Amino acid sequence: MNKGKYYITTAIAYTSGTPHIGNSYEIVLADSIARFKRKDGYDVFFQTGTDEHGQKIELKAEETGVTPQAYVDKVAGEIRRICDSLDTSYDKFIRTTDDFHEKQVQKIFKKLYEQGDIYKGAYEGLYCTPCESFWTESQLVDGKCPDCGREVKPAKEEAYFFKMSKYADKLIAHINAHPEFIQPVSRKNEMMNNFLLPGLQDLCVSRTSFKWGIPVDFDNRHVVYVWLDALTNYITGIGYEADGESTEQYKKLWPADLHLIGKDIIRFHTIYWPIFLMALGEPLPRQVFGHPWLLQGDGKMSKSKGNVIYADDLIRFFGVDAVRYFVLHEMPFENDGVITWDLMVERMNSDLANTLGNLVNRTISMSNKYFGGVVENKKTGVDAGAEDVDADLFGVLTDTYSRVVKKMDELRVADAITEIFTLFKRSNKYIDETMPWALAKDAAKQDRLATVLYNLSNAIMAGASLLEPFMPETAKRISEQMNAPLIDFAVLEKCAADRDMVTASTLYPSGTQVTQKPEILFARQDLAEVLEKVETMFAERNQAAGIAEETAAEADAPADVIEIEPKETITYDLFDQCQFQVGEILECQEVPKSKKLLCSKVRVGSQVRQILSGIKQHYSAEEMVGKKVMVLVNLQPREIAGMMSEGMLLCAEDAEGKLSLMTPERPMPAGAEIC
RNA sequence: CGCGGGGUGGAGCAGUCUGGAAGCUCGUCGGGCUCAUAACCCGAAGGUCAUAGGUUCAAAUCCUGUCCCCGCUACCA
Repeated sequence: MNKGKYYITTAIAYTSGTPHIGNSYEIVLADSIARFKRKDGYDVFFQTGTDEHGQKIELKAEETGVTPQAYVDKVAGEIRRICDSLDTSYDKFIRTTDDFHEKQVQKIFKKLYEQGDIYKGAYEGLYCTPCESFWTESQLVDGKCPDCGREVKPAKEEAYFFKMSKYADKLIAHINAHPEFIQPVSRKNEMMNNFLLPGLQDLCVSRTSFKWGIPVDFDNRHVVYVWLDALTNYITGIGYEADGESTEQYKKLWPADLHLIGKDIIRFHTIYWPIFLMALGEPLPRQVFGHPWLLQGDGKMSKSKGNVIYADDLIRFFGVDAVRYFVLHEMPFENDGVITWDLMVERMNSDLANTLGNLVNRTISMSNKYFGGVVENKKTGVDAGAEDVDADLFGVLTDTYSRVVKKMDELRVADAITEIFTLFKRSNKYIDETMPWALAKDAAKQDRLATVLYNLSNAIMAGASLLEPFMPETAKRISEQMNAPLIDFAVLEKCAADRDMVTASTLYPSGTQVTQKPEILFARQDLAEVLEKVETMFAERNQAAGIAEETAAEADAPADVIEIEPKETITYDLFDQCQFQVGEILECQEVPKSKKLLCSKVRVGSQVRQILSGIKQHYSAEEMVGKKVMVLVNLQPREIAGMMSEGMLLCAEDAEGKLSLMTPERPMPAGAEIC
């Protein structure tokens, strides 16, 4: 049975570093949906991949002393390995450095340019060669580079822009007409109110400040800037052709049914991407789901703290399916989820070991104990009371399929899994209700006993079959131990649709011989032991990484050592160009409408400057007044949030992003030079 | 008044649209059972549903005010 095509994608991962479990969550979520749809009769195509261009990668490669290509080859390989280790069933893994992709991006860029959607604009201003930065006239300080203070040369540095406003009305209409387009719906309002309704700014789609990107073929000083490069993977990966016939595959698959992305890039997927597609004359994806984040609960995940959890670690400790179960189950639909070792162990023990693993184990054990492993359905009807219990079990079993499908259609994967576990819980209850051990003692009730065990086996197989998309390995292991194939969704669907409890109660082949020695599916874990192993692991890792041991050992205590990325050595001259002085804060106010900014009036010598700082979350306006602080005074003034800022207050920042103003250790007059 | 989401037993959530006995998972305590991975099943304790008013026979649910949290605001020089 074919219910039609289903094209699902994840965001492509940026290859600037190894992803942690929070980043890996998305691929598992996408995989469970892909597997589910596949098993449910859809012709699924599941694409994921890596985003490999950009300045950040160029710099990283340089630091590492390899070419950008070598760098991304390594990281992309690593990312792909992690996807594989999580048992994900993607059909295509695209890399933005793939030939076909680069070629199409160039064509797309050219096409949009030729039809007037992309135009060449220019920053009006000046270029600082050493900084490789472009400045507008208004940004300069005394006619010099605001970054380094050196001379800038007039350069008509140009950039290409995409005319976003042209398609805005059409997009607004589309979003209003398709309320399901942006998921969760609360995100729709954010996009509408913050971007679409106030009016879209044109988007810069090329850069000249770095080289590691796809060159604009008719103007090769430019490389295509991130979004036009990255987003288009969704069509180039399946054979889109910008100036000719796209492939049959493309015609079949596009538009995508679901773009699964993190909530941080919703804007790009629900505004810029649809507009690009409109400009290309292609239909829009059916749905974009901006999923929440999986955060580490016990202290913020940070490399400097050395407590980052990777998928590899979790898999080693708990096994792939337990990890898949955890991230899928623990992630609600709208709010961020939390991962800690405690929670992981709790889920593992209570759901996987106790409810599911133990159910399978006790059922198989009883079949072996009472009937030499042969499971036979001998409907007797002897025990009228017992029949009600059976009917209730079959009722739950019959309904589970449709309940799960409903949740999956709403992308509520965690809830879908809960539905399946409801069946397992019901099965455990069924054992207590029927008391097989009591039946075993009564020679007259052997047939009833056989039927009870059959009914249980039947329910387990139905549950395992539904569980397969989420925990493929576990489903397979149950199937092997029960010695029967997993049940096709089409069968379950039919039972659910017709409420056919008779068929639903005879899915498992009667007379099957189960395994003689059932394997433990999930072993219970001891929390203390796990935590101890975790600590050892982090300690070793941090030692290897050269991070001070006490930092890792006492992750809860404030770290007194912190590592940051080293910058290049500079000359004294360069340092000398920066002018630091002591400033006294005369008054300070919160900037209305801003969450982060404080606006201070700072006396430096005889002048009073207005300086904006993003420290509202760390200092109140009142406590700022009277402080003597370190000010970078010859910094290019700049307008922030509609107000001018003339200088910068210097702060120290710790691993958690907490800020502390730099103040002179002994009393100093406002204006004293810091050198 | 920039826009939006939220505040429900120890923890995490559902219920709010369509008012009508406060529910689920985990944890805690008590009991049952013994097939099983000290597992499983049953029961109990624990919430004035953020807060103050209003509408109603009846409010977690509808209306108004207040407090707090979160996301977004293309702005942490």
